[in-house]
Amino acid sequence: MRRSKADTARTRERIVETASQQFRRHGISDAGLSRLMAAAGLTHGGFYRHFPSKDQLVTEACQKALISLTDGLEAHVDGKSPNHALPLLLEKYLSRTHRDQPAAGCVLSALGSELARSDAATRKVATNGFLRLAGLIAPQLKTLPPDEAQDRSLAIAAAMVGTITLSRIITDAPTSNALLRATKNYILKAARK
Amino acid sequence: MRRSKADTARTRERIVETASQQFRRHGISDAGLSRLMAAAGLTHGGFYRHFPSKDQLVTEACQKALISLTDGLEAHVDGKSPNHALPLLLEKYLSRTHRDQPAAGCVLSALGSELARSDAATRKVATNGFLRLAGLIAPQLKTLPPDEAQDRSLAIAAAMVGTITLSRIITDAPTSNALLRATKNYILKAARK
DNA sequence: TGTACATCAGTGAACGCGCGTTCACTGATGTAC
DNA sequence: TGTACATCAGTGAACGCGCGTTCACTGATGTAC
Repeated sequence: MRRSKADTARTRERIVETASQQFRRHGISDAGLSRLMAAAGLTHGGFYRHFPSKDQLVTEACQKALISLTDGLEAHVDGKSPNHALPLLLEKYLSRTHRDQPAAGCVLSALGSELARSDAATRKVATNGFLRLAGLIAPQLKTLPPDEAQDRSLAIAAAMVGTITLSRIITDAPTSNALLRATKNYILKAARK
Repeated sequence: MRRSKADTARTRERIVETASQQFRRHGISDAGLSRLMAAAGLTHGGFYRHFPSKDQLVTEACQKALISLTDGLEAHVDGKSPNHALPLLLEKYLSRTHRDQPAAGCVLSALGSELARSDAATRKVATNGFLRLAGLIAPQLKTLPPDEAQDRSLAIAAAMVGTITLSRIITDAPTSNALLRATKNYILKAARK
């Protein structure tokens, strides 16, 4: 039966949030709408009252997760001195917790190779998320002139994303841990010079 | 009808090679066995004469592609002076050609996030490929003590993989190009110090 | 070396299954008077 | 403010489709005598 506007909006948000977790956990292709809607406490038939297609849900779920990630990181370093902000960012992003909880983490590292094959709308959303992540890093690179800091921040953000993805692939726990540590050290040492 | 042992072995190799391209182009989940076998010039029914499951094919296809990649890179810098080897490696891996031809490129950047959800055998193969890629880089970092060079090479390899994946996501061509250039510069500058 | 037979690579149809999407239906919400 | 009716969120069955896997069959290859 029909629901109130407020209920409808809340349901829609719940679907997007559940989807963003399911996609990060199982991958976009392997997260079916039926299971996903069930996880949101609904039957699958109602899906198309909220979204025109699965693709549209993918776009919105990625957007929501990326905003949540970058908001969280921004709050984490808010008001911190530039000397401390970069280490804090790296500690949080390159943590074992992040590696071990893909469903709650960065969409770029959880879905990177699938996003590269996604439609333009989703790639645009992912691009903006990536640029916002880099935008958190650039101001911390005080030893570089602004335009170099901008380029450097792109490289650092890509290194962070790649590190989390690979740390999840690596079968040997010590090696996986070593990679997380190595990227952290690498970025910090290079930033100091 | 039955084929000669030599024919059978050649067919098997052809399936693995075709699969490694199809997986990198379409993703593991979205590359179906029917289409894949047709691309290899066969019907899908014969697949199980060669492999016990799709998972097994995934493992072998990744293995073959990773060996091909690292062999190619190794040959590319063979006999080159340490001063030139690292720039050559980076030029080749972080090229627009590599970005624009995922089916012929690195499995880790084409399938990274899917590999993180694959079975242990495939993750093991991917891990070995990653370590071999890092193993090509470590000897070029002459300014660092060997154990630091080892750790640094892990971070550099992960940065390279992440950069290619993200360069394929980014919708804006200049930004994608800038990322390739930025990672190249970043790695080279840090290696010189 | 030649013959009889077992093996098995490849074909094409079929299996059950889950996919994304559509639809008739229900009944509470929202709207027009 | 109260009533009559249109809207539409959610259900559950159904659509066609492609998936991974299995199987009976064909006939050339490999093997045993």
